[in-house]
Amino acid sequence: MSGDAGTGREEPRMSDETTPGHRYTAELAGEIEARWQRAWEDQGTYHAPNPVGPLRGEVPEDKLFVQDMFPYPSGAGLHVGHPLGFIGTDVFARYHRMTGRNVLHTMGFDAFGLPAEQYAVQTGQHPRVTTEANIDTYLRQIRRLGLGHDERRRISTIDPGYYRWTQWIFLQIFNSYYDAEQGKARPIERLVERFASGDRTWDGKTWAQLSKAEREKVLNEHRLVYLSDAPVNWAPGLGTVVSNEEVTAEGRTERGNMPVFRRNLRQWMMRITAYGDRLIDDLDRLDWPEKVKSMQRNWIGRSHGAHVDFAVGEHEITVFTTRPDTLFGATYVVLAPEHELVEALVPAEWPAGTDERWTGGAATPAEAVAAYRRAASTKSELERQENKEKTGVFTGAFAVNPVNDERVPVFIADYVLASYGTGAIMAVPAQDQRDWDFATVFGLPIRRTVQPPEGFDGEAFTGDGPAVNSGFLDGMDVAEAKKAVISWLEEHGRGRGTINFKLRDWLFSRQRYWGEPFPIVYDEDGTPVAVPESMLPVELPEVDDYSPRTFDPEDADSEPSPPLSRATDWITVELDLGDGPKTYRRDANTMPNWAGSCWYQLRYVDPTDTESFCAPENERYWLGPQPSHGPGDPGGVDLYIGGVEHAVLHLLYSRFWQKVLYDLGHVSGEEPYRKLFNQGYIQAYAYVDKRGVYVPAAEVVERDGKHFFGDEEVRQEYGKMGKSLKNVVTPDEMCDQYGADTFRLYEMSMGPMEVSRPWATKDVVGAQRFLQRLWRNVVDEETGQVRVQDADPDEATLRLLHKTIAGVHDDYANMRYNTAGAKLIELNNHLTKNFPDGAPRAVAEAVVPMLAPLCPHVAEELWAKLGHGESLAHGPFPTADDRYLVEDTVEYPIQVNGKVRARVTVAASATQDEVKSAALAEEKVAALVGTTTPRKVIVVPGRLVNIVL
RNA sequence: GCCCCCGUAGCCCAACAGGCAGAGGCAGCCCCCUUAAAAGGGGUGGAGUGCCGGUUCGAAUCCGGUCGGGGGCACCA
Repeated sequence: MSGDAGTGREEPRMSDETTPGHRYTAELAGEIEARWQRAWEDQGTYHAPNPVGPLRGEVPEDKLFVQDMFPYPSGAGLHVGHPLGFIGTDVFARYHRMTGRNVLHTMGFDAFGLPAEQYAVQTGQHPRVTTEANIDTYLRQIRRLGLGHDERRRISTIDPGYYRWTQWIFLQIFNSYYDAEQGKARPIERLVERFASGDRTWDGKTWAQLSKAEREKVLNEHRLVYLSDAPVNWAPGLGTVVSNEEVTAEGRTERGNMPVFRRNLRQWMMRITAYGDRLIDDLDRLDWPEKVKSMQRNWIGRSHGAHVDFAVGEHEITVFTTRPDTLFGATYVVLAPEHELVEALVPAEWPAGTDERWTGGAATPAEAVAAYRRAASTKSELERQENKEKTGVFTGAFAVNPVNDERVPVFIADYVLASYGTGAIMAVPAQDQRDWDFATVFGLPIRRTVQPPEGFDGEAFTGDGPAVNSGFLDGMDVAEAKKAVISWLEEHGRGRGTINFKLRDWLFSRQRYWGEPFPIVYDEDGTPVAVPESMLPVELPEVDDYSPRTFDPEDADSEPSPPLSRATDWITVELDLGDGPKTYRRDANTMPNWAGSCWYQLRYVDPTDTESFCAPENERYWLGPQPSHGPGDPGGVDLYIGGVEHAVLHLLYSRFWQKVLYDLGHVSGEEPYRKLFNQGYIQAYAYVDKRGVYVPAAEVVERDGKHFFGDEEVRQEYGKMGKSLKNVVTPDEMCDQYGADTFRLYEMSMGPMEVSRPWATKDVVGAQRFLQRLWRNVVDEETGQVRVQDADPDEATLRLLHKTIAGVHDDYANMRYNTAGAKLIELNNHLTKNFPDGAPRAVAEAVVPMLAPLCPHVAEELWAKLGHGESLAHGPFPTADDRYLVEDTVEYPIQVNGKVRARVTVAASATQDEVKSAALAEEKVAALVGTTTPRKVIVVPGRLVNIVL
């Protein structure tokens, strides 16, 4: 960790001569916390038993699996924002553990990744060394917080015992194909059997006639992991390729903000697109925030439409459209500049009478096209997006509209994206604004095929309406016309209905050192061969230089050179893979950072299993579908908490792997995370002086609404907590100054879990005062003796107690920790006021367990002081007695014309009529009503009476 | 440009399903303990819910508009 945390600020508050010796100070809290943390660890208090295997034990039917998003062990250590979610899951887990459920809660590390590698490049230290040191620091920091983790289940993605199984899953995916008929993944052998027994041929050869390399080439087209030469995102500045999901809207890398270029490179791809439908459809079965679901739907981007074939001479352009109903209004066709057909279409001369605006000033179509393509290829993604003015050139070719045999010009233009649909569109300017804009620039005809409503004065009309100028479609609405034209196209062999996805296959290789090696070798033909399971894991070799070759970030023509390719002893290997010892070449790429987090919930369940990645019995118990969640339950972690930033990356990849494993019969759940919850962020103020330099936020004081650093006024900013902003507050400091329980309580009291809020160290004391008062109600500060009273509490206290119990149950179960805390404070304030000589034992013995999920250490300590030998971790948690929840009498506010004028108390059993008469009889009300008859009297049972005059 | 979320006391936040605007904390103020101090104790004032309009007997809550803040998507055919 950064060595500066916890230094230089306020010293922990030490008790001096005048502080009572047994007051609940930070010092005492620290002592109690360390002691209980040790006791929990020694006794394995949070060990959750498994049905089978090394962690086997008695398993109650009622289980709960709570998971935090996989942390990356950063070298900077934790600030107070990081543990918010961890504490939230811990409170939830503790509450449910106390009510008797078998609760699985632990934490491991997603420890491969760029920062450790970059640090290694700088220092020459092995990334494993720095990563492991970071993990130690991280563990020490979270241990102080009293998180009830099953520490037997700690895992780390960089552990060969872990990545062995990451590689194993990779091989499962590699050895599968997607059977479109069955709608699921199946072993590749099934496909081989089909090919071998069928009469299909490849270039005239039957399966039996194909060479091994040729067969492998065919299978590569079907495997769920395959080698591709398609354009990928190459970031020369990072020396690696990255996935679509890792590229920002500005066309730069999410990590490092480096420019990205499209390059054809041979890379591993995962066929996630095969799962597009299921990834979208199954969102409906998940208890996730709508926001995240809609982000995933958006990313997958399913749209229903049609492919339509336009003949161009002997060639055919297939366009994708979501509006086949407007086909009669297609007045030109546009190809993306990169479209493979472009060159084949271009004639030698401009056709006679070609509009000057179409030629780009070039003498021949070939020149115009070449110039335009060159210009488009040098534009960055950002430039393409920023400039929304339509550009393009005519190819010189004409296509034939299949429905009306009309000749329409073919253009290339960069407003058509090569990577979406077929990279070609039919342009219908009357019904699409982009096409309208282009048509206007180039003077192309615009023909309405959907009648806009009367008075419509816009340009393109995209709404519903009757078809016009559309032959056999005339009069139909959009939906009808779509159906009709698709059947016409299918009948005439000119097109077909289709579903298109925005989602692309997942680029799965990186040219890095610090990641999982691929369990793949290449034979003398360059054919990839899976490393047998028995030889896993393929371990990372030692190298001298951890860095990939990086380049000038703008050098689009550079070539990736992964660090592993330089490990010459490792890269060449002699293996016997069944046909005798032969020399193979290893794959020099590593897997992306997301690989390890795609399946870690499965390993939490069975962390030490050496026979399988997770025993089926354990998987079914912790992660399988639950009857209590009704039919169609997809299974998964019961509560998964983390930030919203993983909405598409991790959460999409993880769902994909889960579905493959499900199809292959390795897991019983179709989804990895049944319920997802996004916690808010803790943000902080930062202060900038006149020079624009950040000053230490802890030393800034506020006077009259202005902020000063020393004598200088500074400007306040609000945002992230970070070293460079000089506003970091660490959990270590908070534990030193207040104790972990106070810190936990404060974080949970700041507001609901999902809300982002500003950190305010000065407010933490409120949580500490509460714990001190509670402590004092149970323990004599001078002697340390328990001072609870044995006499029975009075009726009012019992009523408040049981109301609190009922409320706190509800709050914990619904993650409303802020209101749970408030209810406990309210009850404690009542005790302080009414029982100056100590709380009644019966009440204290209920309050302490109710506090335990939020503040486990002090609760354990008080529970022990009250004479209990057993830890509170597994309960008891008090239950509310209904007797005290029903009131004998009810006080009704009486409104006259909506304003509260009086109150009246009646028996809780009073009928509405009785309440009404009691209200009307009340003197102030009677005076207001006078002799008139109220127009209306509304009695809301249990709440109020409103008299309308 | 399109879509989503949020505006309650000086600050962070409560208010079940439309029913008395305040549970809790910080800060403030008063008092007590103390030689003194407070991260000790006790007590206490304070907002009509960003703004405008509508529905309703009744609106923080529902609807429409508007302002402010945050987020997502952005030539996806």
